[in-house]
Amino acid sequence: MVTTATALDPGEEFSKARLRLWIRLYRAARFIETELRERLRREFDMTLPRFDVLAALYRQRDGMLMSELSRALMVSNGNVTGIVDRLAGEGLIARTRRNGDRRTSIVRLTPEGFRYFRRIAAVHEGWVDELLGVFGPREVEQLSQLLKPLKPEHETDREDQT
Amino acid sequence: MVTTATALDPGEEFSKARLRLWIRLYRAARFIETELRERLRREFDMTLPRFDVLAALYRQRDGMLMSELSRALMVSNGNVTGIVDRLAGEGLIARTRRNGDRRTSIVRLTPEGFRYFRRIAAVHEGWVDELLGVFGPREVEQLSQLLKPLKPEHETDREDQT
DNA sequence: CGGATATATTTTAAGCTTGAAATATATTTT
DNA sequence: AAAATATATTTCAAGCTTAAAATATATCCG
Repeated sequence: MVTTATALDPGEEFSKARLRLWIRLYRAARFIETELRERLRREFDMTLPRFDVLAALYRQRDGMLMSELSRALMVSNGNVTGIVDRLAGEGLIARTRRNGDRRTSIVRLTPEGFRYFRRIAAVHEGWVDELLGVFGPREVEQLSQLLKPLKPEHETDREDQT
Repeated sequence: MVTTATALDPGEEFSKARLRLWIRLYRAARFIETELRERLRREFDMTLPRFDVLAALYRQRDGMLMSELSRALMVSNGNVTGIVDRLAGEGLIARTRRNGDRRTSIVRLTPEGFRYFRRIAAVHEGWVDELLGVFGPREVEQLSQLLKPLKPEHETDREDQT
């Protein structure tokens, strides 16, 4: 018998390959994330969740609903409430009442928050550039294309508007 | 002038490409992670951190030190303490004293923990297979190779022994 | 030996995270 | 309009997470 396990049971083998890929993807993301979190704390006394909220609001200058923030950051509604509370307490963002719907309010960067985020974001981009430094232009392109389809159903596949 | 922005300032443009890749990587990992966490909770009343500890101990049947667990899972030392405490309280793992060094103890799966984990792991592997279903054999291979170099310095690049 | 230094782990305080329940407001249905 | 249903958000309890301080044990070195 010279048949291989793969030939006999390709499905099971392939399932293991996907599992290994998941572990590698998870650890890669975790490695970068840990490094960024530590640097944000050390250099700017900033947490990653706070940074993420500021980044989302920086992209959407007109402001966002709590539920939009929650969806954009892929975290729970209740989670956003706490982070927004703290950022608002520090004066970096502000909730503004809406005329139409009194359940909701629009969250925006304050001018101070805008300046503050821009300053950090420039450094942050440099860190990412450094941490992903092992990837050249070709690899960055390949990875981006390959990872594209891996997203929640509800995210329509329109082009990014940034 | 027919020069492009890329030609004028390739460094800055490329830095943005790496940033976009990081965001895509982060969101991809987060999407899978969220889905797995929810299913583990719903189907097995199990949390992801607990599952990760059990998985690490399943691979290392001889047991691991707290610090080895911490490094393997890329979480802080103090974090591991709490999760191990709870799992030990449930009888799924056990700490055993060491003769040589009284600062440390070896953490192992109990027979019950072993059976319990094996049952969950089989289902878990199916979920990963489904969630990464958009990737065919070629893409899985490409992604695995591309992501390989992205890991902390201290992880030597020996082949996996699993 | 005995003090200094190093290593392994736990504890602590603060913040993050989740799912579920609670609250508040809007919209639909009868 | 009143009741029922739906939507948006907050609150809550439990667990996770981190960095820093504390504890406990080992090792080194004079």
